Amino acid sequence: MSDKFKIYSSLPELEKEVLEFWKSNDTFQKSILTKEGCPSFTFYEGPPTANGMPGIHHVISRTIKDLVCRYKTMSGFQVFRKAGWDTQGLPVEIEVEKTLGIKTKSEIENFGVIKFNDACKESIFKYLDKWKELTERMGYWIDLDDAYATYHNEYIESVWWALKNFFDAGLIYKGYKILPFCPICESSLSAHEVAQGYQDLKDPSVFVKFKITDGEFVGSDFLVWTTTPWTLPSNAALAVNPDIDYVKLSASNNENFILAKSRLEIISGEYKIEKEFKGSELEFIKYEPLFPYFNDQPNAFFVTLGLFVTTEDGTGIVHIAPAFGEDDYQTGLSYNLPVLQAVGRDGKFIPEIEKYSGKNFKEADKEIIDDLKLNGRLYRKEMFVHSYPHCWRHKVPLMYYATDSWFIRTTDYKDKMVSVNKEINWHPPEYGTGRFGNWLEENRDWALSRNRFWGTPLPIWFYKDNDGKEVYECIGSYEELKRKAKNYNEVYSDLEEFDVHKPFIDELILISETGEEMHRVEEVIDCWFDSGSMPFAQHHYPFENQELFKKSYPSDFIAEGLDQTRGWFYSLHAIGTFLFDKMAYKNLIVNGMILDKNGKKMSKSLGNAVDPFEMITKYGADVLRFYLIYSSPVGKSKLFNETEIVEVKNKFFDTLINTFRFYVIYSELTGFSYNSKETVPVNKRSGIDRWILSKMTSTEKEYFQLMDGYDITKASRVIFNFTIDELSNWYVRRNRKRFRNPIDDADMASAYQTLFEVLNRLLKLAAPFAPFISDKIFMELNNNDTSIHLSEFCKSENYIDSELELQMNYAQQIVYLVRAVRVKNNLKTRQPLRQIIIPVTDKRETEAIRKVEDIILEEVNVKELKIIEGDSDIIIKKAKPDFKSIGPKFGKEVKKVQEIIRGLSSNEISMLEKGNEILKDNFKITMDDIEILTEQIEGWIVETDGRTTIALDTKLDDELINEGFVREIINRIQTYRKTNNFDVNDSIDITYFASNKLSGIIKDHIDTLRKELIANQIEEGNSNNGLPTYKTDINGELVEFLITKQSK
RNA sequence: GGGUCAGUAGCUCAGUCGGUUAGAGCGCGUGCCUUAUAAGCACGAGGUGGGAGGUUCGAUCCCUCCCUGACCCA
Repeated sequence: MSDKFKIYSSLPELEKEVLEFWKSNDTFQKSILTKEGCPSFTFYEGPPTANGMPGIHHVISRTIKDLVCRYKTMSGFQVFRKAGWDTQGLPVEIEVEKTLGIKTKSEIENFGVIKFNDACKESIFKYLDKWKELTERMGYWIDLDDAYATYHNEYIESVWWALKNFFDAGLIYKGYKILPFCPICESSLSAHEVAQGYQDLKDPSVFVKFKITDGEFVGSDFLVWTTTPWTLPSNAALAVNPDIDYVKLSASNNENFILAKSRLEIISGEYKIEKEFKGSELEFIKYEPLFPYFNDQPNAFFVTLGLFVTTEDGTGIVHIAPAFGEDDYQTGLSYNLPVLQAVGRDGKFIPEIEKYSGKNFKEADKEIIDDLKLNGRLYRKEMFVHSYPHCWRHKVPLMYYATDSWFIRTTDYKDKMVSVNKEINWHPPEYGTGRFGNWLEENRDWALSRNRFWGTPLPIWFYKDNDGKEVYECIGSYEELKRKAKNYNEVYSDLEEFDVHKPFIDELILISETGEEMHRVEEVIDCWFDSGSMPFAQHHYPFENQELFKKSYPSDFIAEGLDQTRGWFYSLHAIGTFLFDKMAYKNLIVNGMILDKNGKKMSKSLGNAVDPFEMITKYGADVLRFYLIYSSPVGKSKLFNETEIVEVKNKFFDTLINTFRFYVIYSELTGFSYNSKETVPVNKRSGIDRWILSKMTSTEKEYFQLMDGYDITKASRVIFNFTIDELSNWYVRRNRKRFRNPIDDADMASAYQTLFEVLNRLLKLAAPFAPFISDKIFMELNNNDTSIHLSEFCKSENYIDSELELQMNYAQQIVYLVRAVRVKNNLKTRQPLRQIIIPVTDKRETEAIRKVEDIILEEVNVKELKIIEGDSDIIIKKAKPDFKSIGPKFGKEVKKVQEIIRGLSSNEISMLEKGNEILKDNFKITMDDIEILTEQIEGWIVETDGRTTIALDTKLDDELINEGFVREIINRIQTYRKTNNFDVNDSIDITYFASNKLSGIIKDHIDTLRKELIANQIEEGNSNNGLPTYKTDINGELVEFLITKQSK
């Protein structure tokens, strides 16, 4: 064997070789350029947030992207693949804060925004290198040299253009958003930050009385529960659930309360229920505010309705402070309530709230409760401990706080988003209808702005009109910016080039259309808007590349992880639907999260994170890629397990390589080389050749169907199974002799050509999944250096011969059954047997089996195959009910009919077969109702798998026994040759020392033995001359062999 | 707290548009085949199909509730 197989023992090494080949031959570029003029398939790269190291979960989505693009390329499409990087936003800032040791916004300002943003830019590049390394090494073909990056000026200009479109449509407005807010940072925190800061906190829980001032309930109090007394001075309304039952009751001390009926347990002492009603009846009832500070508010201090109100704790009546809670704020919006803020951004009560002015919000709790008690407004007070979010930097409790924020009114075109979504092909589909669909149905306006530094500046400038009202203008291009700016040259004179980021942009003063000076609002935008703009911003549309963009929107395909549902999938959809009235992507594959092998989330702190570089170094990218797609459906969470990677390698990859190795070894040995001009026509090839070609074609057909339906896991399993079961374990194994010792040249050519063609076609199917090894083998096999990724799939179906596939199916089934009988009767396969009997129901079956008779007999080592068609005395038939037929027909009587059918005698079944029906106990049973089985044959050992039955003649005679001995001897000596590393073609001399019986058998079969063992001489010996012999026991007979290799 | 998905053998997964006897692989035990294979085959052990109800002649599959896990949102 030549040395060229050495490389196959280390796939990671082999892959590096292939990488080099791709690089020096520009294979990737060629795969696109050679498709000029072909239909295009558009792919969008979801830009990874370049603020951290790539993880194993990135490998799965990038594998999906890559394999679909390679598949489409090989299907005849031109597939451009532009890389992209998400480079702005809070994640980047946090990473930089960590390295700089900075914690607050004011610290950043002191440090200098210019320097800070520079640091952000640098930090991106630090990680980009790692990303590029992974991308290349894993075989993800994407154009890294022409990548878009969201911080580029051109990119941002396109984003501005989009924002201006929204602005001009009146969909951008300034409002409030309730966010977890740290009073020391004076900044809202991201969900990620909040999640790491939960701590137990002991808080008061108070029941407060609100005095009713109008309607039939005057003289009663609403009983209200809250755990944040400090929000009570900011109270604007109360809320009840319209569907819940409430009661009015009279208690001791002449007090009357209203609360939810199911919360009566909180009332201490005697009480009497006076009236019962639904919450909806309380709407708009007015009450007296607890504190005097906002008394003059015109539209406040009444009862509202809200489905979020529950009766799990409290009183079923909640206090609403729109500035300090999400539900509260939403209620405020629908009832047009004022946003009262008794507490400022610094967490302290504002001066207007004289009594508590300057006090920290949490510390004021106690005083507020004392005052309520003093004023007779407190019903009861308790303390309780709960988990409450704290600032992870400052360890202080957060407040949910209404913050000024810019919004996009996405709710304005929600219906459009919903209907457009229905046109999108989600894989798996339930994420599209469920998770994403529901999210769209409950759409809220997009909170667009962030009070941060490293991001796309919100291009809105304003001045104040005579009434002090802010008037806004949105800038949609740099040309417009320059034109309207008063001091453009001054601001940018010191800079080598234009930089649209803070702080420079904030220094620009613009002149409004009315001639006023305008300043920019200070916010930057949500980086999800950046990435959602990539369809046009990556091409600097509409400022450039108009045609290119129009051709590439919408994309045919995207793929990302499940966590992007409300991230990128949404931002693409929300922006695309509005700007272009169309979906942004037609097909997408969503992959589930990767968990550790115990189903736990991977994280650095738990130490269970998998390093993708390590996995690739260890197993190679192909194996890792294949494993990630193959082992479980990509949409589900995947439990990452290395033992399964090994399994994929051992079974699929080793088998594939070995099949190829087999081809090479024996074609070299027999001197065969493939020549497409001299192939044997398929119809002249042997049955089993035509069978594997048919099977190959059926497999391709299934594969194309699955791939076109984006069912990549099933497609990978189809390749896997074909390779092992059909090609290696059946075709190659069954045909070894034809390759090794061909009957004639034509047969040899037929076999080699078939294997050559099947390998080529199989490699193509595998190429998108395992691009390295498939390319390597492909080029070696074809003895050239044309990459497999520049080839196209073979789409011809004329090889399919379903009759042939059916026949082979019979053969395989019968073989398995005979083996089962052998095992059960302790008859090893090397012992030849006389006869198999197979009962069949019709001629067609007989003919099918006859065609594969030789294969069956050879596989199971039996001399003869007898088929019994139709009736015979020795066959005993059984009938099995077919419930699909008798179920609807007999309904409740099914059980009786079932028993009748099972009890039918062999004779009755024959009658039924002839007459097509039989009447028994008044039930008319037809052929459709039963399945006929042969479970017994008189006097024979029988095995059945339900459809097929075989009977095996297990009687042995001397002839059979002797032949068994011969096969044993062959087996022993071949094993000896193998373990002693004899070459396949080495011829040997054998001297044996055996009993008379064995010696006789050897002599009788000396020709067979010579041929099978490539033995020159086989002689009985007298003395071994002290040489080492191979001693073995064959069925109880001791024998010694002296085996010597003949010198060549 | 809400939404989505999932729960099938020790582990990883199939399957079933409702048909009575639920399948593979890995692992375990016993054999077998084989000079291409770290592969393959057979047999065996291993399952109250997360739990409880309901619909039905019949439920792993459909419905309701509950439990557990993952993700997203609050």
